[in-house]
Amino acid sequence: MNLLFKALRDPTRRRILEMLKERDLTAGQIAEAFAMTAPSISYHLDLLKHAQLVSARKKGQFVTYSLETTVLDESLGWILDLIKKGKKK
Amino acid sequence: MNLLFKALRDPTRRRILEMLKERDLTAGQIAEAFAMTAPSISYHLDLLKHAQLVSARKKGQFVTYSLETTVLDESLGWILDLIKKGKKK
DNA sequence: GCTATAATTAGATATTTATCTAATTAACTA
DNA sequence: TAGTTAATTAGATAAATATCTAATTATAGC
Repeated sequence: MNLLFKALRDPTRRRILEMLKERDLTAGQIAEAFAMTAPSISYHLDLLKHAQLVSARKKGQFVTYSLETTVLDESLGWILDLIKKGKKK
Repeated sequence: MNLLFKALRDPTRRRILEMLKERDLTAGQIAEAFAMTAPSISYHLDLLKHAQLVSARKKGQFVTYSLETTVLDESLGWILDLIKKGKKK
């Protein structure tokens, strides 16, 4: 939960997730989309991976990243709970 | 969106929101629940207020905080979108 | 085996964040 | 009005974060 919200806190990482929603991408393809060096993107990808928001698989010299949504259910539940439950007065 | 996720990133602030889900509380009551000084809690409350996750009203010397859920819809939509939309292959 | 390419790791650094103590502001109360 | 209480603001600081450059690792192709 902590790792998850930590990962979602950064705009670059949120943008990466949005990109991966459309299609799987290699680290290089992701890096191209940002005005930022490859190591910086690598850092963000690692953080997303730790939060289990993305998975990575290596094919040759390329590493392809995919969005993983399972862990998002948790945050969704947490937020929904906050919204839906009426005050106990 | 940025302020919102920033606010949700911290465990103390998330706990405060959970507490306010149950009932409105004064700054002092909130501070009591944490092993942290009142100024620190004040800092967190200010951040939550900026993110529009709480509202505050003053009554005498006391300031009572309430949960505000409207802004959460935005984050909910963002997360749902990520979860539900299938890849465009 | 050498050279090029993709990606990550290591190390440095500026900025942001969360926390504290001390000081201030505002309101109540004797 | 002097003292007390609730809360915030100011200022300092340690730790976390995001970024960079340089170095390394792994694979591909000649």
